[in-house]
Amino acid sequence: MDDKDISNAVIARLPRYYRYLGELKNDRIERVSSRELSRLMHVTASQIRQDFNNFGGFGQQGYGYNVDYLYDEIGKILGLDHIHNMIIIGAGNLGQALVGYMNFKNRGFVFRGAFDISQNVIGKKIGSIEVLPLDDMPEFVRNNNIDIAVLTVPKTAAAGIAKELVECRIKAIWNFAHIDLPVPDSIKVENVHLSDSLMKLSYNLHRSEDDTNTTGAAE
Amino acid sequence: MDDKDISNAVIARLPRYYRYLGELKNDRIERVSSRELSRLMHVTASQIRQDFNNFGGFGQQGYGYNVDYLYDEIGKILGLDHIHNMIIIGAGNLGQALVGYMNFKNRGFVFRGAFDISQNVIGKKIGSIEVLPLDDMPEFVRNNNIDIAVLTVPKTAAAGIAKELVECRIKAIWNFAHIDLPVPDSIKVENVHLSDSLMKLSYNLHRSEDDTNTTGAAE
DNA sequence: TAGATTGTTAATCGATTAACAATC
DNA sequence: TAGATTGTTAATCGATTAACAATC
Repeated sequence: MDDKDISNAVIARLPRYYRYLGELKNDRIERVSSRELSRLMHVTASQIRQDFNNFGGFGQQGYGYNVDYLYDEIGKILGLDHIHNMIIIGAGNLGQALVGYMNFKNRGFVFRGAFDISQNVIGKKIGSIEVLPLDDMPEFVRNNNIDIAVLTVPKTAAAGIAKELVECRIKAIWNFAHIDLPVPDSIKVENVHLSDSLMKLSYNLHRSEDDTNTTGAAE
Repeated sequence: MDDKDISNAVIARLPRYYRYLGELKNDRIERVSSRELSRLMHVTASQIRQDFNNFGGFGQQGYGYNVDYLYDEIGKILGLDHIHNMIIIGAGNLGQALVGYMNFKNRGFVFRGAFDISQNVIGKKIGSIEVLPLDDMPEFVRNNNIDIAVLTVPKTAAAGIAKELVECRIKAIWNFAHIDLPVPDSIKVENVHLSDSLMKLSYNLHRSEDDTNTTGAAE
């Protein structure tokens, strides 16, 4: 498999393809051409074909792409044919929301444990899992084949916990703390910086207002 | 202001600059050069200077950038000198987490209302705001100068609500539903597709495992 | 002034789009 | 076969990096 050095831009588009293909699948549509998908998704057909061909040819000339097959293949590329064992660190509202989000489970992402430092939540149950004290986390990670740690703690706590996670050989961190984690490159980090996202929205909101003004008066 | 057609890539980097400058500010550091910032943030000094110069010269030759000034200017570019009135639609765990996240408030993003269809949450209080029935939403938006709607509802409900939001002239939607919203371009949408993010992490996790295998055996 | 560092132009690199031959 | 549509090469476009003159 020469998955090597495929650009981030391509990878970032795969989940969206996967989503649209899932919908076509639900609608019992058997085949789709890059042209149809292009119209549906508002990206160029050329880009769609280029993207897919990074991973080998999934289509057939004169026919297009088989929806079921393409869906499965993209799923495999994204690792969705594996079960991922996850823990959550920080059992606040956000942590609880993520654990409760059942769609993750459907895709093979399963929460095995939850950890916090607050006596208010330790011992509580989130769905079927009990919140344990953070001190128990390293042992739990080692004993339960945990792949992914989800970090939903205040940013002041995040760096310290990240170091512990490195020590117990976590493979990946899904980071919701508003900080760039100090971990070696061997550990994969995906950041969800919510306030960055909100700031982008804010920028676009004001830009459009500025534009409106600008069109009215010259200079 | 010729904020026009500044690339998305640049905008996406601004919140991160803002964050690092905020930290320097906290540390009472007065000035910073693109070179120092480059070392700190692991981006090229050239990119930093190019990015800032999209908005005019914030620095001074031979000196660098004044941290306080640059912080404020980037804040203004991002619209953080305004108050933003927001509502949340969907008062589940995720909605509650976002409303409770006080840092938004510090940056001028203030939740004014919360809406849901479930009798289980209508009437409940989230912080200081009461959850109202979704039917009350359009009037509330019109009467309270709401800029941003935060959408944390299941994807089946999202499209319909988006249409209502368009009708009551919302300016922007922060969308957590796993769907591309059917709204005109005049309404700004920022998507937070959590499962897309998790899939990217999954991809990178497996890619690194493949690499490990590959380095062992040739071909 | 000399040294430092920006602002900005030019060079490079990478990603997207267009075009078309291959082929089902 | 003829028509459709891919896979892939070439052309274009845009973003990043390098270089350096301007200037504090």
